[in-house]
Amino acid sequence: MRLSRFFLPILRDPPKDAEIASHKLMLRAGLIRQQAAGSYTLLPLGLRVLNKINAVIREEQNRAGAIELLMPTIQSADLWRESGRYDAYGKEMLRIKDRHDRDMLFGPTNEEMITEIFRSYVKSYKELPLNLYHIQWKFRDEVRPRFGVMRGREFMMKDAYSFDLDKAGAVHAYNRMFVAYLRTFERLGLKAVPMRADTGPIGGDLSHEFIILAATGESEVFCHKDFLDYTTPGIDTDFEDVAALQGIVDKWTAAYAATSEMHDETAYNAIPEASRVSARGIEVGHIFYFGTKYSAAMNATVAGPDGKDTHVHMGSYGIGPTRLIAALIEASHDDAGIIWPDAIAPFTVSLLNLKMGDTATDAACGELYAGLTKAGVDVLYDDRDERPGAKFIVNDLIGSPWQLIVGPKSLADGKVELKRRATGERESLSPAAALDKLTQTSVMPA
RNA sequence: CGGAGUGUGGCUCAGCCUGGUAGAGCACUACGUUCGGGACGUAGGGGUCGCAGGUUCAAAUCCUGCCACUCCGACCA
Repeated sequence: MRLSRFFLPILRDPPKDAEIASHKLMLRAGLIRQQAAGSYTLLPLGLRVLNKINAVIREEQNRAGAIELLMPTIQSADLWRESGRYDAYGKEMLRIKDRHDRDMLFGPTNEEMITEIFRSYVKSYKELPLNLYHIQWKFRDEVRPRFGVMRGREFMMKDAYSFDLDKAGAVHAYNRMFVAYLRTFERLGLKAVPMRADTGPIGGDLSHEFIILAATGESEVFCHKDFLDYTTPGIDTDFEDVAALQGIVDKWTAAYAATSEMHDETAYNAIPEASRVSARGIEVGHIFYFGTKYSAAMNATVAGPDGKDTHVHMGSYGIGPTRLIAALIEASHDDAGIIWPDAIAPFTVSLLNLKMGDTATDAACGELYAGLTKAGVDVLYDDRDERPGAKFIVNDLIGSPWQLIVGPKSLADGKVELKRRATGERESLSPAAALDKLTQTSVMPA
């Protein structure tokens, strides 16, 4: 993409509304624009990030055996009356009426709808296990939205719903998602710690929140230091292997880890002092097993091997992609701007032409741009007629992992410069060598 | 929902106390000089001062009501 043709509204001053680093940087780098309290447009650069996050989420959900579909945002109140949650949910649910005066709502979650879908088609235990998910906008009318997309009212959520014949099957479904989440956050460059969670009004008795540690996190969290060194399950993980998956989950749930709501001071103090980690965290995922809560209320049954209908055991599994954008920035930025992980960066390479109009520089940039594009590298070619300083500042702000700097001075020696955004390391090399290096390093980690 | 605060050009803000017909910096447009870490000059364009009502000869400024947004708390992916 040529920057001169892109839509990238950069702000020099952070808008006064922004409080935390990620919110300021998202506004300054032109990722989002606020439209109302807790409601944001994703500008082109922000949408690119969201799409990359969603792509990773999809790959890992699919790998774990979940099947994607897409449910609507607007739901009928009748479904929620069946489950009893129409009255129970409270003012967080945005209730609306259509022209026929029917009660509708903007979905804050989809247990009811997915249960309705399931019960209309699935009749036999032979069709299980089943895990259906979608990535869709949700609306929760938060009393106090804040921190940009970190706590918006309209936000994107990946929500998966599992259906199994019995609790044992549901636990395996739960474990699949548990491991898929570990892999997802690892690929996003985040260190996420699963913490035992309160199941709250959604019900059930098995639930974990996935928390990433960040100085500006919303809640206080406590865990054992060992978590930070655990190795994430690899790409060769067999999601069908019940025992192996249980082993992974057991390992990741053995040591102490809890948010402040679930914190047990005694258990925490039992950890050797040197191994205690007390930090702030951002919740980026939450998984639940809730048994037959909805299947019973909404009569979702399948015939078991004995021919008798039984209520299916369900679980739900959420990740907040829009919140993840903010979380990623909280976890990775510096004074100059955002530092994107390679897998998520809106552009992998920023190509800086330091002297537009200089024949040799323009030609070299043109060749590099064509070469990178041809190799499938996401490259943002800064071809604006700006001074070099302005280009460095803008490109540091938007945080492409690599900056390929091309100007007449180094080009006179047949060199260009390649800068690693995260470390500031620069190396001087020939255009061909730079192209070679970038077409190799830009491969997404799996 | 309780408490606090803010609304003036695209962004950051001054002006309000003490009413007199709207400013600065950045951004934007044109031209020129510049050009390896946010250049400079000259000339321009752009604002129903959140909305409504009131007081007044006169309201960004004073009064009343409303709306929006932010922060702290309670609540939450």
